[in-house]
Amino acid sequence: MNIAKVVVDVPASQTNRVFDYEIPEKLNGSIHRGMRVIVPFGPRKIMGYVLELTDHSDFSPLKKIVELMDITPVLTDELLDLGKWLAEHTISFYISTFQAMLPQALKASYKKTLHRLTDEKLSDELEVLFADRDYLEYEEFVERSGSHKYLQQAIKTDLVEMIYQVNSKETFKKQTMIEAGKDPLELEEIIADLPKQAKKKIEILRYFQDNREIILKRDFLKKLHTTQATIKPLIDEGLLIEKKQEIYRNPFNDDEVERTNALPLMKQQVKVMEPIVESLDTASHDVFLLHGVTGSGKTEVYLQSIQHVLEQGKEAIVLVPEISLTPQMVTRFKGRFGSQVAVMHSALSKGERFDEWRKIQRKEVNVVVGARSAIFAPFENVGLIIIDEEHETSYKQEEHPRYHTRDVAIYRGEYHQCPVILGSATPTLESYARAGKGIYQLLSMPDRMNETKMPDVHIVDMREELHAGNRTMFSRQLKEEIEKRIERKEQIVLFLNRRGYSTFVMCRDCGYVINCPHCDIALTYHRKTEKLKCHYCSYEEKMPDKCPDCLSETIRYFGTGTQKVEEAIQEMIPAARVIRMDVDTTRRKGAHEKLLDQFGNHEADILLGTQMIAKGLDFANVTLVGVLAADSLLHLPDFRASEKTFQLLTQVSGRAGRHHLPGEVVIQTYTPDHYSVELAAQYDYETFFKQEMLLRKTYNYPPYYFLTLVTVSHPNELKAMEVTKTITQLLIKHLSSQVRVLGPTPSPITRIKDRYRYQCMIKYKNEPEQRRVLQRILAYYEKEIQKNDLLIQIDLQPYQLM
DNA sequence: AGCACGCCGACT
DNA sequence: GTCGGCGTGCTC
Repeated sequence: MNIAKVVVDVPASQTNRVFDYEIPEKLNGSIHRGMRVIVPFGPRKIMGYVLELTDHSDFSPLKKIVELMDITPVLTDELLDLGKWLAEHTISFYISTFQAMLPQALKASYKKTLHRLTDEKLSDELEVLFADRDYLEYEEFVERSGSHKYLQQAIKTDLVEMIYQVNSKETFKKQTMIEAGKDPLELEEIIADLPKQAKKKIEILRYFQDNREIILKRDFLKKLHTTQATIKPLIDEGLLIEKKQEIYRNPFNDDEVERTNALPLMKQQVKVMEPIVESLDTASHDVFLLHGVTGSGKTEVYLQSIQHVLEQGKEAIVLVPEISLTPQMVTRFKGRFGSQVAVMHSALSKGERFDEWRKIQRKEVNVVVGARSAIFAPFENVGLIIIDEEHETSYKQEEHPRYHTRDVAIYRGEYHQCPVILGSATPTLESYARAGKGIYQLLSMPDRMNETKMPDVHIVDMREELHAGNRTMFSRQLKEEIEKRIERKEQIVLFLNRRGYSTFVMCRDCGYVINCPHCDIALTYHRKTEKLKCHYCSYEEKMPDKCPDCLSETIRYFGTGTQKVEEAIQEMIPAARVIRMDVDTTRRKGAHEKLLDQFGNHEADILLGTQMIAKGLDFANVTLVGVLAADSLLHLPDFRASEKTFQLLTQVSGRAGRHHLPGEVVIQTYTPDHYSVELAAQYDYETFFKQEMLLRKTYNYPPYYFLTLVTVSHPNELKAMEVTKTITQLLIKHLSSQVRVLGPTPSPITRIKDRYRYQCMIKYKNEPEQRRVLQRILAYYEKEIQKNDLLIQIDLQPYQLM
C-alpha cells in the first residue's frame, strides 16, 4: 500500500479524476483515506484528498506526496463515498463536493515566493526588487515588476527558484494557562525560605500546593486579586509554568443556558413517538413525514427522539433552515443536551464553525444542530436525522454541488440504517405525495399544545379599500386592530414580503394580474422593452396602458419596501414604537438577536420585517399578525408560487397567540379568493394539497414530473440563445420520447454581469440516461466552455428557476 | 485552474 | 535576431 489515489484541488473537467502518487518512506503507515495531502502537480504544489490506498498504478513514473496535512482523516469513508455519489448525481466535480462537506477553514490557501539561490548578479530589475533580501513574495514581484522575462530566465538558469507553499486556513484559538511547576513538598521548602513580607507570593504558592490542575491565567489573576507583575518572577524561577493551551471558541455561553428535562407529552405526541421509537429500536431506515401544525409540539418530539438515540449510544443530526434566526431553538437543544451539542450556525465566524466541526470530528459531542451543511457532520454512528421545516427552500444549495439536503439525509439514513424525520406544518407537495404513496410514513399532529386554538384569520380585500378611498398600504381593519393592541399594551408583528414585489403587473382597481396565456404564471414586466414576458415559454406582449379586464388606467407594476412601510406607520400612528428587521438593519453581527431581544422586552410595539421574521419567533405578548401584501409571492414566475404563498401565510399566522392571549391575523390581499390565500386562512392543508396537485398534474410539474434546468450563459445573447437551442434539440434527440423538453427561453433574469442567460427545461418521469446525455453535451461544449467564455449550468431538481 | 511550450507577428 | 502575445495541452 505505498500508492495513494488523490483528488487534487483543481475544479476542472480535465482534472476531475484521481491522480496516483507514491507514498514516501517517512509517511508510510500514517497516510489514510480521507486525509489532506500536499502533492506536486505539474510545476506547482497543491492540496488533494486521499481517496484510496493501493499498491498498484498504471502510471509511471509516479511523483511522491510532499506532505501530510492531517493527523486524522477529515473525511470518513462514508463521506468519501457520499462525495463521489453527490458529484455524480449533481454533475459536479469531485473536489467541489469534498470541499462542500468540510468547513471553510480546512480549505487550502496558496502562496508563491521567489528564493534567490546565489550571490551571482541578477538582472538589474530583479536586483532592485530583491534588494538585500533572499526571499521575495511573488505577489510583490507581480505588483512591482513590468515583465516576467528576466524572472523566467533566472529560474531557468537556477539563480532563483519558485517556492510553492500550501497552507491550511485553520487557526486555533489559544489562551494562556498557569500551573504549578514544582510538587507541593518542594513548594513548601520554597515558601519556608521566603521572607515573611512576601505575603502575596506565599499566598500564590500555597494556592498551587492545593490546586494542582491547570487554570486559565486570566481567571487565576482575578481569583487571587493579583497581577501579571507579581507572578512574573515566580514563572521565571520555574515555580509556576505558563503555557498556551488550545481552547474552543465558544460562541454560545453554555453555562448560562438553563438545563431542562423532558416535558410530559400530549396524546398526539405520544402517538407519533411510538413508530419513531420502534424504528430507532429496530435500526430501520424509515423516512417519517411529521406533519404538525405550528405550535403542535414538534420540537419536543425531536428532543425526546434524540434522547432515545443518545441512550442507544448513537448520534443525531438536526437540520434547521436558518439557525441564526432562532436562538430560541439553540437554547432548547442546549438546555436539554448541554455540551453534547455542536451548533453549526451560518452566522458563526470561520474559526467558530471550525471548532464546532472539530467537536464532532473528535466525538466530543453527539448532537449537531445546524443549517444545510451540517448534514455532512462527520459522525460515524448516526442514529437519527431530523430536517425541521422540511419545505424550506434553503435546503437546496444553489451553487455547485447543487444538492438537496433531503436527498443527502436519506442517503446517510440508508447508510447508517437509521430513521429520517422530515418535519413541517406545510410539507412540500413532493414529500406529502410520497407519504401518500407510502414511501414516507406520515405522522400527524393536528392540534396545538395547551389547547390554544389557531388564531382567527381575516382576509382583507385591498381592492375594496381602494374603492373606499383608502390609498394607504394599511386597510382600515388592520389600522384599527393595531391601535387596539397598542392601547392594550400587546404587541404586533407586521410582515412584508418584498421579494418579487416589484415585477408583477396588476390593476389597482380590480386586482387583475396579467398572466401568460400558456402557463398560468404571472408575466414579468421588463422596463427596457416595455413588454411583459413569460419566463417559462417565452411568450411576450406589450405592456398595456389599460387593464385588459376592467379597462381602468390604474394598471401598474409594483414596488415598495420596509422603509416605506415604517414611515407610513409613523405617519398613521405616531405613538407606535417600531422595530424594523430587514437585510439593512440586521447586517451587523448580533444585530438580529439584539432586535429580537428588544422586541421581547417590549421596547417596541411593532416588529416589522421581511421573511426573516416569518418563522421560529415565539413571543407571548404578540396577539396580532398583519400580512401587508399576501400576493407578493403569488405572482412570481415560479410554478411553486401558490405553494410558497400557502406556506408563508401559514407560517406567519403561527406567530400569533401562541400562549395565553388569543391571536388574530389580518391578511391584506388583492386576490382574496385565490385558493392559497383562502385555504391558508382556514388552515386547510389537505384541501390545498389536493387542489395544487391537480394543477401540477395538468401542467406536468413536480411531483408528477421531475425537472432539470439547463442554463446557458454567454456575453453574446445570440450565442447563448443558439447554444441553448442546440442543447434543446440534442436533448430531444437523445432522451426518450416520454420526456418533455422546453426552450430555449430567456432566464428570468436575462442578463447578469453582462452575460446573457438562456435556459431549457427537461420534464421527465423516469430517464435513467439523462445524466449521461447531459454529461456528453457538456463534453461536447467543453472546448467552448474553456476558451469561448461559455457557461452551462445544470440543476437537477431546481428550486430556484432563476 | 495554472503553467509551459511553441508558433507567429512586431520591433530595436 | 529577440520579445511578448496567445492558442494548445498537460498535470500522477
